[in-house]
Amino acid sequence: MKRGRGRPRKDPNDSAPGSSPIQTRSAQTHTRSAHAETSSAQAQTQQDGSDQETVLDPKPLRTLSPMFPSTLGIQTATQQATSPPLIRVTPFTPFDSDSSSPPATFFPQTVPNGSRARPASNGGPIHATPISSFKTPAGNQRHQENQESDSDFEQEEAFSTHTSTSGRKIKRPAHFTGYTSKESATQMVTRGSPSTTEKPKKTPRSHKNIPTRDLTNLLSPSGDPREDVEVVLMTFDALRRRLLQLEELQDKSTSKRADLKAGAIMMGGNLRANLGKRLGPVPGVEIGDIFYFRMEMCIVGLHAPSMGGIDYMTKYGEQDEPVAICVVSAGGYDNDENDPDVLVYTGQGGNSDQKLERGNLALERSLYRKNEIRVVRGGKDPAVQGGKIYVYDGLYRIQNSWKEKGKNGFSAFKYKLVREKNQPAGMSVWKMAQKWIENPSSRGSQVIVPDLSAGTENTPVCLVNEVDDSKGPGFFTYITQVKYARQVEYMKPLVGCKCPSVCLPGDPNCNCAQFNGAELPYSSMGVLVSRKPTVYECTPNCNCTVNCRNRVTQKGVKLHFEVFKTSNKGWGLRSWDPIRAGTFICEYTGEVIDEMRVNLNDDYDEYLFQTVCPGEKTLKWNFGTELVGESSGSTVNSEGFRNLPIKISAKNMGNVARFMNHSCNPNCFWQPVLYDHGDEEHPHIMFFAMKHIPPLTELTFDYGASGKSKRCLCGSANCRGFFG
DNA sequence: GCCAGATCATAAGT
DNA sequence: CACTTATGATCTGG
Repeated sequence: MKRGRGRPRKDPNDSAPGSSPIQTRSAQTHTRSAHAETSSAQAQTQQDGSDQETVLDPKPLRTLSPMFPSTLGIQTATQQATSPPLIRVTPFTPFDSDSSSPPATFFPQTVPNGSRARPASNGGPIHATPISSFKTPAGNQRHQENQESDSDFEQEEAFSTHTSTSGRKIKRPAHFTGYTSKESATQMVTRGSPSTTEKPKKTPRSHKNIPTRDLTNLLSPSGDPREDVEVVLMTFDALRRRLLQLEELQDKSTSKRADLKAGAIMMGGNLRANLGKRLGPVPGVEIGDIFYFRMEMCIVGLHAPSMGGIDYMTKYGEQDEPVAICVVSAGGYDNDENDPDVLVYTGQGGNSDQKLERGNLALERSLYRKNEIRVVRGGKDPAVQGGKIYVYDGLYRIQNSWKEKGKNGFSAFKYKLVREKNQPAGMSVWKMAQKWIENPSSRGSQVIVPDLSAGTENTPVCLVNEVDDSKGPGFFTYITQVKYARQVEYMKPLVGCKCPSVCLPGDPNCNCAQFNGAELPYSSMGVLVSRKPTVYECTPNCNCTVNCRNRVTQKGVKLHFEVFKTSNKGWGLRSWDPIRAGTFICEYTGEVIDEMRVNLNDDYDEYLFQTVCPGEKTLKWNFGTELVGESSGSTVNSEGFRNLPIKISAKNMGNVARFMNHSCNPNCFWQPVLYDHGDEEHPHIMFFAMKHIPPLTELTFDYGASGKSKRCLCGSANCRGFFG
């Protein structure tokens, strides 16, 4: 079984014996050849003055070593050369290395190559999933007709599906293919229950306007539970963002519960994964996954109650007794447990003495049954005041229970749950990353440079290596702004708006909103609602203040980044913060060059950004708009994709974006944004999160597939096998 | 201005 | 169908 992502593992026992050393050695070998002459990367000595952007004076790292206090435990280049090898004390490895990921020697596709940092030079076989071998589940599901009457749902007409010669289902807007949807609404993404019972659900009670129909045909069958879960979650959040945006346009102060509305549409449309309750792990949901709404856990089958904290089955197996299957710990209680593997959970009911019934009874029964119980732990979202994040923390078992008086004077049941051994780290990764944010020096001795940006970014960019003794990527100059060929002042200007204070949704007089299709592209929390050919942010000429919500990317990075050595793809990028889908990540900075120079350049530029059309999954990030019956515009399909002439080289100058590796199943995407000039052909290339991204998960994007292809090492279930 | 607590309308499942 | 649960957005008051 393949794991979708390289989530950090805490338990060293999780590794198959011998696998880590082999991978490490292999990586070392390649790294040395690639970086022998450039032993350090660095950027530093702030200078500047007149120039808008701070250009760093290139100097080798070793000249910097005195700058770092020894209390931080920094390993500098000069120390590295003579000091003993690093002792790896960090309790996790940056990549899965358990028994399901065999050593590199057995699987040539894990041999280092294909990263930006290192040219592909290995001639090993390609572990690719040919498109022609794409397995379609339609064979046994083709009989599933959409039982609903479609007539009242015009959105159905927007899409159709046909089977390509390779057998792969390809979705195209109907106006491109001419196919109608009637004959194609057959495939399902949900595979949680027998298809015979999978008839569309009854109309949701509370939302009369919500169409009841099977929407699952909007999704491609990936054949991989992980991707199914991701698609369901991405669709939910796209829908939620769009509903919120639409609600803001009608300024009547309605409920603003877009999460509930989106959830009802997903439920009503049967657009969910892992239908039906189950004990133990949930296919496609991994330990450490994060959720921002209770509804998200509902639609992937992790935790069924939309609000309640205890999920249980009324009977299970032979016995006619309830059994608890999942609990959500809101984290609001005083539980200052120091042991991250223990959870003291309070039973349900708070208005009177708790009774041993429903969830409480199920938990009590589970104490005696000793069954595994999934645990989701709530935590504070550092990005939003009062915000909450749920982290799936894996399987626990109830050890004991008791009754005690709560603060409210009523008696409550308490259940002590203990985490099963040998599980990947979940909440503990989250907690550790939070600690690093509060106190970066606690990151430990594997830090090579505490701030790769040398103070030019809003937050430090940590450089770490927990894999081998490589001391850093090749030399480059860290710049936070893209360098255009011409000065911005001489480029085509953008017209600003006259909004007082801040731009508001639904204001017909706001120029900036008009550029964006009469709506503001970001939510009130600053997340991007949907992909667009270009996002127009407010400009320096606008009347609105810096607090305007239409100024997001221009304010620079907000996340606590870490450039780290991957096990097999050179250097990579990840964040200490949990990241909500739609969040701005960073810009791709570098030198904007013209095509002539690219073609004249002999040695291939590993750090060249070009606007190559990405895969279907990235294009479909807009699905919320489809589900509310709108066209999502040209960005959603490859036919409508427009290449831009802009090319950015981050070879000599760049920022964290140059370390983002490719993935066929990425968690970030790029989006053209304009704010300081109006040159549509040379926009800023801004990266946003496609999905919710747990802390310390590598950030990747789809490089697309152009002429020069390199072997792909992303390891995702539907890897194309090549990129670039 | 920041927070904790109160209020409100709410959806899935029992 | 009625009931339970407690969310998440918003409001209120210290």
